[in-house]
Amino acid sequence: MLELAKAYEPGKVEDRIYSRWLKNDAFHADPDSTKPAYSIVIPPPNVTGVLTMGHVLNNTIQDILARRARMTGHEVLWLPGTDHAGLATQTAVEKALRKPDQLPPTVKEMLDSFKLPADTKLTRQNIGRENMIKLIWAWTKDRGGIIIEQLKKLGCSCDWKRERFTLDENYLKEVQQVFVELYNKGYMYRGLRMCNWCPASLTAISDEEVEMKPQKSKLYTMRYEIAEEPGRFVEIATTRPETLMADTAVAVHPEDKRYMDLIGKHAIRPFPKTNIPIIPDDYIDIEFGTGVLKVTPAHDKNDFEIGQRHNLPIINIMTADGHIDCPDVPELHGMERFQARDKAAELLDSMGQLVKIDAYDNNVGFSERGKVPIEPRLSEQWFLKYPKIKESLEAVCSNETEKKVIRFFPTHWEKTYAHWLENIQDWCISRQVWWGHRIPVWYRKNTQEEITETVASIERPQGEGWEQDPDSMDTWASSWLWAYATMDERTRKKFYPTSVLVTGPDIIFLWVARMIIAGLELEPGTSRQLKDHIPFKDVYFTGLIRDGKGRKMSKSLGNSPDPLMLIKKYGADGLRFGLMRIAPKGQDIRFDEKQIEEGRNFANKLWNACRFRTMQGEIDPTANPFNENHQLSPFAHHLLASLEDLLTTVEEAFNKYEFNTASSAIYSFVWDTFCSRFLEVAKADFNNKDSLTRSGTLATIDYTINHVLRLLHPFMPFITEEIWTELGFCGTSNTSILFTEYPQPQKKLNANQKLAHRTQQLYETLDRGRALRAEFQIPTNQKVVMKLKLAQNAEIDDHDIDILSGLLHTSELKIVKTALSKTPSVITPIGDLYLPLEGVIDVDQERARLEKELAKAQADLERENKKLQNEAMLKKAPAEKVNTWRDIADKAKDKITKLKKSLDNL
RNA sequence: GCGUGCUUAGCUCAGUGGUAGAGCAUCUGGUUUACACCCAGAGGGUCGUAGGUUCAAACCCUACAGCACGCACCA
Repeated sequence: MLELAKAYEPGKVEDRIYSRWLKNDAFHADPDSTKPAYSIVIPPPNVTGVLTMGHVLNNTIQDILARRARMTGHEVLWLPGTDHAGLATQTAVEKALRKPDQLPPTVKEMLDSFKLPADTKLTRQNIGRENMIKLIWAWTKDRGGIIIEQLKKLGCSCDWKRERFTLDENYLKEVQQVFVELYNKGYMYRGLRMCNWCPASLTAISDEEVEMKPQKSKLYTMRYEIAEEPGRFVEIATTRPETLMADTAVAVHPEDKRYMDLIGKHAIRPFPKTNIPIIPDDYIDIEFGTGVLKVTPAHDKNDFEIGQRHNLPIINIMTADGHIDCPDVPELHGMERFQARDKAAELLDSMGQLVKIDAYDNNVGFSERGKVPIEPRLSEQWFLKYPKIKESLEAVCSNETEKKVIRFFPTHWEKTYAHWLENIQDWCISRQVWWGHRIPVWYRKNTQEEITETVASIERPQGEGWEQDPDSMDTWASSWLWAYATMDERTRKKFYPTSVLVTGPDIIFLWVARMIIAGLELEPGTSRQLKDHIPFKDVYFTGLIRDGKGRKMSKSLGNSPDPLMLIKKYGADGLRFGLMRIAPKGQDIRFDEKQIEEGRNFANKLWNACRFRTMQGEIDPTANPFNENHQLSPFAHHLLASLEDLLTTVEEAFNKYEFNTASSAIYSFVWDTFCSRFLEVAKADFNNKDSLTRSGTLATIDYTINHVLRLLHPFMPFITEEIWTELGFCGTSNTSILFTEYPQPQKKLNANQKLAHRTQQLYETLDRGRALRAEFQIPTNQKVVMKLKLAQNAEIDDHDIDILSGLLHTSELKIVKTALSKTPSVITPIGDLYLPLEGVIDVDQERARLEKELAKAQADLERENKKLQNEAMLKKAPAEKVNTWRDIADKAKDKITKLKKSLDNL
């Protein structure tokens, strides 16, 4: 047997252990296995991303589930991979191209091979579609996979041989096939619609990718003259004067008495000067502003709808990149949109048509990627009319157990999910982005460039003149198939639907809801029951990790700690365990490095406890304190009874995904019950090896370590594997702890509860005695004589007295028959414990101490008496409770009597 | 405006009806057969406010306040 190294050094064993697991193919998921399947889904991280605390949280939880599932006899599939993250990656490369000198060598090489003229500005337009895609591939290959290596450092037990990328050939085909299928079913359509346009990225984005931000804006009030009544003006409030060139009407509420007579007349738009009709529309809020709205159908979603209702012309005065395109107003033409805003106000002012400018708080939609305000823009895009909305709703929110086939943890996310589905809008799925899955639609045009034929197909259709749609799909239109498009038929048969999805609630719409819809609509095999169509059975929503000030962690704030640095400093196990202890089910987490330090400290504690054991001789990996001819001490019974409780707690916590409950329970068992209590007591016997063996103490320790290591393995995979192997629990076959059985609660309690209780009383006595010493500031290293007057029914033997004596650091613990006076004492479960002090005791100090104890006892008595004197309470409360109260009251009474006597004797 | 979550010790948070808890921080003592990433002890809380239900409320209900987030937004 090997002894453990003197100190636990996080970061030293991880790589070695992980490569051993990989070498043994330990995470392989066998589709032909006869074991029950357990499969898990996690959002594939961006291929060029790096590990964030969010990933650490998700993946730790996922890994805990995976490892425990293996240990409970499941065949586990955790299929890893990365997402191409279309727009995000393309934008990143475009940005990198601005500093060509700093490009990774492989990318630079690729770029050079294009032989662009030396003075070419490196925009994607200048580079061209085909070459740009080549460049991004090169970038992806250079930068990609970093996060995969980082996940390994964290200990993730993924089946790496199955690693997928959302642009893999097979995956790409699945995505396009799904598009074709939905097109043929009539769900996918192309239309000229108002969409969210990002003027920075030059693409449309979906509603879900627009982030509303409060802004300090200005509200401009301007006045337009009435064409039919020269000299009469209407006042109009707007936040966007720069779009007035595109106004094609002025609208008022049909029942607004102030303006009713104007309906049908015309207002004079100041520039370019023209008459625009005054129209009635219910949409207008009489209360807001002046009650008059300028209608700009080309540049506002609501105005567009008003325009549709009234057949208004649509005038577009803005370029794709957010500049004014209106040659008729040369002062503004070509100007950037926000500069044009000020300029337009100036123009109005110079014409005497600007009434006032008010400060105004409103919300403006920003593009998540481009970080600029989105521009409502009319454009031709592909849309998905979502199928299976009702079914998706029922699958999660139905009151009928049969229909509710997906469980959310915590359940309150069901409401958010339902709200989205109930108000769902068609999904703008096309992106004017090159990096991604190209829309599998082909057009044939006539000589006037009009589309005459449209075909959806992965392959180019037969015949001449077919052109593919230039757009690609939203990234989420590929990742929404992740759960099943990553599997082949054989794998799917075994592992689909998956068991659990772990993710943050921030992508509940972008990903979770859409996966459910896709699963219900697309999964082949219509003969199966509904539950077989869902992509996953349980969804566990993690909380968000925030910084110490409660802010979201983000790159721009720079408030996100580097997980790799944390791993280096505290070990992957410390990071994982520390995080799990503070991650209650689905609540946001305020991150504090101290908590990771605690995780590391715990690993150290575990290590040292095991090291301590190795110093006492050979370990028996199969030790069973119950089975052999041991005369188990009450202390052992106490420990084993606690262990049994722990198993139950952990089992129940796992069933509810309460990782903090499970980890905290193990923590306090190991630290307090096992180390501080049991091992300290056991030390008393360690000088007598024979008695140790006979009493089963060593067997109890080995049995406990054996259980604790396995209990902890999902949380702390590395250190548990290391100790497991080093201490020989792996046996001669050298079995990894990965493949051992997870400790389950025992059906029948083996430990003697009565003896366990007796030990509990001894422990409490010990605590009281230590407190007494501390109260009189007797240094730990100073031996004193203490005396004990046993209570009548105290169960205690000489061995117990020896133990107590040792742990109380007494030179002698003397049993006395009569109560002592003028001697500091405490009342303990087994009797009165005295600390006879040499010389004179400080009467005032002792009085103060006794009075404090008296007050506490009196408070206890009062509280319980209040209950016991309440007749209604006695009548209605269960007898068991009443007995407890009585018991507390009796003890308090007894204590009060004794304390009063001591006080009198002072 | 609608919805969700939170409000418990100085800090970070557990605690789903019956004696208010942990870690950190603070203070005191400590070279004990592993561990100073440690050991032993102490102080510190009218559980956001106000009502209600109940024999009994930190916990269930209602209202309110504050904070956070999500959705929808009025030009």
